[in-house]
Amino acid sequence: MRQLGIGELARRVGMRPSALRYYESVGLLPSAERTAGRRVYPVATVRRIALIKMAQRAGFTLAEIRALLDTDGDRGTTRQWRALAESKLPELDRFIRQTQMLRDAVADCLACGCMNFDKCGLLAEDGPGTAQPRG
Amino acid sequence: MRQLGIGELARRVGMRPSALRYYESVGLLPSAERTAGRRVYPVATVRRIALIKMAQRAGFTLAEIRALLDTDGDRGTTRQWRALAESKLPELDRFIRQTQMLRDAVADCLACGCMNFDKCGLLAEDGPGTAQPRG
DNA sequence: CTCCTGGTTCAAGCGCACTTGAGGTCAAGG
DNA sequence: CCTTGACCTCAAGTGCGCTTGAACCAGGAG
Repeated sequence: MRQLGIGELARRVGMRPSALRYYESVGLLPSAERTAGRRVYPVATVRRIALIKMAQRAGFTLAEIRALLDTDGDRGTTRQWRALAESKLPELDRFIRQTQMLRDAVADCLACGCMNFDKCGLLAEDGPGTAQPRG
Repeated sequence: MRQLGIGELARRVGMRPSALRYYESVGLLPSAERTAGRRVYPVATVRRIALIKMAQRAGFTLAEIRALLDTDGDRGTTRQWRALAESKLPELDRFIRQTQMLRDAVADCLACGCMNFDKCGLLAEDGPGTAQPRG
């Protein structure tokens, strides 16, 4: 089975068919080949969607993800791709660090037993919440 | 200056005053003390908001964050806090791993030079997009 | 005293990422 | 033949996380 109907694909990626149609409508998925009017997807689409979901959870908007995924060899888009990817890398790094701090803070606070995340001693002045906002 | 007006606080955390009023309205920030009708915040609020923003970026909804932050010593809420925090830890772990994979994928793809993230050889079958969805 | 800045409330509006509903097509099964 | 079910399109609706607008107030500068 190298081809998937929209229902099957949706099941595999844990989304609803409507979401996949929506992705197509906003250009995030290429317009799928139709057989008797119905969308038929190559299995590789599963991976593409997994990639989309990952990027999305990392805070990219669908428009940004589309920009990252659509290059089709054009010089202009390629430059854009590089710029976007490069600009996003430090953002991702910062994000990963912060998420790790949050994770550790939650874990430490559970261990500490104070049961009040906000007032927890482990989150004191030098803790994760102390970073200066830019701007 | 151990007290902040809403404008100053907003500036420090990089948000708009309207967002802070909104947070108060949904119980994410305690109702601030008023002086001549105006909200006055202790500087510690900066940290609380930083915490909120971090959790938010990690995919928590504001309702979940409120649940994590509001415990006020009550046994029931404390049990809920522990349950929520414990259920969120593995989620955060998975999330961090995935974000790291995405980061590496973007970096590798930039290095590889193919300029097509989707088709990039570095993202092949055993790559980040291969995880099974939980059905 | 008047104006300006920056605050107040409340209701309505907005953008994103979908979902839902109405109305229709098609193929297989009883 | 009729039903069932999965799919189609298109428009409208939903929920979250704010933002905006209208109408009002309070304190300080000129």
